[in-house]
Amino acid sequence: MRKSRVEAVKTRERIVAAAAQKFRRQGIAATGLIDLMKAAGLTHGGFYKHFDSKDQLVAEACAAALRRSELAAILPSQAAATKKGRDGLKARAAAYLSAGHRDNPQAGCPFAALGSELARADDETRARLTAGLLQGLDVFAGHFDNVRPDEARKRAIAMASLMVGALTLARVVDDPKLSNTILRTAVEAVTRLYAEE
Amino acid sequence: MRKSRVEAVKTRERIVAAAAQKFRRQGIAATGLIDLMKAAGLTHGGFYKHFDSKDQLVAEACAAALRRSELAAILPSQAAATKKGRDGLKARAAAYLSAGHRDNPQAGCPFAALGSELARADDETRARLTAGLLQGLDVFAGHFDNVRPDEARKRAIAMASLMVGALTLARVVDDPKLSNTILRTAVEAVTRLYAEE
DNA sequence: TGTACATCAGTGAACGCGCGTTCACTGATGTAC
DNA sequence: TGTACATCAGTGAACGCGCGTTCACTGATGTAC
Repeated sequence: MRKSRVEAVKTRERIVAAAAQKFRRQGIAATGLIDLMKAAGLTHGGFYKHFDSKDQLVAEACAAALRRSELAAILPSQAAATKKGRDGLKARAAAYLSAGHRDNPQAGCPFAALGSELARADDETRARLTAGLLQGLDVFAGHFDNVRPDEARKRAIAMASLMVGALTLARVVDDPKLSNTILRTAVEAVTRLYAEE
Repeated sequence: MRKSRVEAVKTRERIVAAAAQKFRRQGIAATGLIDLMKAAGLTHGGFYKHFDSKDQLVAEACAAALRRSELAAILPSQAAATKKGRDGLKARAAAYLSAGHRDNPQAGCPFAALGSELARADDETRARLTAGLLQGLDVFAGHFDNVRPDEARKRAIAMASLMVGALTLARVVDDPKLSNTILRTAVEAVTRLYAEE
């Protein structure tokens, strides 16, 4: 039953990808390894051939969820994303704060999907998330033209906070109209961050 | 072993208070009823004399966590909170986005402490959270003078999103300096919401 | 007010269940000659 | 290149454990007369 090395690598990637999706959809604590391995097309026993513990998988799944390719579903199209300044900024905010992203946490931002659980995650996981956040902040900061770098970074932080918070609230709220209002209002607020001062 | 009605009511309140704290500190899924009842000074068997299920307790604990008195630890002092306009706004933001609040989720905002778990909570819980959020938005909106009510509401939504998102990120990040920067930057951003346009 | 009985808050053992993890096993893959 | 053997990816049963929930029981409280 042994598989080739190439296949084993693919298997491992399949487990991480399945975990990244299931964790974001159901939560980390609420996702069992048996279920998860089944989703990857395996039985649970093989898990420890690939990972030391569930915690290690959590760290890798978070890292995977932060990779650009994984976030494709919620990133603005290539054309829009490479727009400079205000337009690029608005494109990013609108994609992040879309109904599609709100309704599909499994393919979206791990900070919004898992935020409160991540605050209690282990060191390795939090380190990877911090690295991912810093990368995201740099991308955001690049959109703020004509301001000093430290001011751009501040706006990037405000933008990230606004987006993560708005998406979280939009998902909790049970009134669809209010949920949509939160998303729309946050896109406006991000846009204003550009025009400020 | 029967207790008087008065005592039974107090017991129930003790369970809800213990739950509100434990859930916010450890997460809902990660908090067991045995542990929780022990924290309330009881054995686990009596739980179902007071509640139909863990879900019912979750709903009540969230409602309790949203009550003004429960949030005392993170609310600005009475004097500061009743300040009108910009000063009151800044006092609120500074209290919410303080290191004390970040480091004591058990006494703080349930949206930030439990956000991602709440998105998957049952209808009753989400309804109570929505009601609590709406109340909070009204309080925030009251601080924005000289703008039309719908504009004040928009700013309140932006303010809430910014605060919940910033606190969430500040708790996830593993670099204390970055965490403090996020909090500080978000206070500034909230203050700018007042001055805008 | 005093007595007899019903109520029920709280106890602690037990329920089935799914959790994360371990392990003996299988047999195809990889390696050494 | 062909053969013999070691490796190890994946299987499926089993581990102890804590989960949410149920239940028979206790005895103080509440109620009816």
